[in-house]
Amino acid sequence: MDGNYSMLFATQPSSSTSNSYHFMAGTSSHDHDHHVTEGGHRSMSHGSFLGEHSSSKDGVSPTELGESSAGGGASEADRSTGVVEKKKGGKKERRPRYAFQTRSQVDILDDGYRWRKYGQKAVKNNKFPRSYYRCTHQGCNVKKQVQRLSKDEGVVVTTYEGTHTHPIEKSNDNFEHILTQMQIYSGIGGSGFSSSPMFQ
DNA sequence: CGTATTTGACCAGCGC
DNA sequence: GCGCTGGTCAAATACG
Repeated sequence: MDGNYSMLFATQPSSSTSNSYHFMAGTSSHDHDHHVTEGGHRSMSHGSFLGEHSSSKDGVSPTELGESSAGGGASEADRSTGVVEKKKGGKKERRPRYAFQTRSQVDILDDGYRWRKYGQKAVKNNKFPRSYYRCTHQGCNVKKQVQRLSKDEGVVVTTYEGTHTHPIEKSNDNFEHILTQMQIYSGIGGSGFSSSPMFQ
């Protein structure tokens, strides 16, 4: 009903931590059901994943996580013979993670980048599955995952991993277009929100 | 025909 | 050591 959107917004310049979890916290406004307050204490009390996962688990290659592909389904040949490259040689590269908590009915928040869905897994404590997206760009290994709160289906958590190294493909030149999109997502036609590439 | 999405299988890390 | 969970890839499929 309310066309406003709640979204966490808070960037912490603390890049010293290995697992820099930049959490954004910024509420929209007069939301009585403060599910998502800037404090966000209760919002993440669900213990889903925003709070803090257990281990760093930087399984992905710190340098190039796109070409290594030494994660799960390595090629059969690799499996049989063995891995050729090695990851995580002791180097803990920081992978900034930006968590976006948005209030929208659609999980496809168009931020101007092209994302290719590469996986979907069901999350415990959540009846809704989590979608894994990856930026379709050579060299741009930015990942994004979208999860919906089982408690509030209207709340969608988008976690961005990595940083884009290329301009947006979309023609954001057309502000009107963006506005229209925002309107569509904002409440004129439904609820939602379009995040802008403020974090390049 | 090319691209994006779907779905199952697989692997690595962690807990017990 | 085994089992669980989360995360990713890869083949097949759907869609324009």
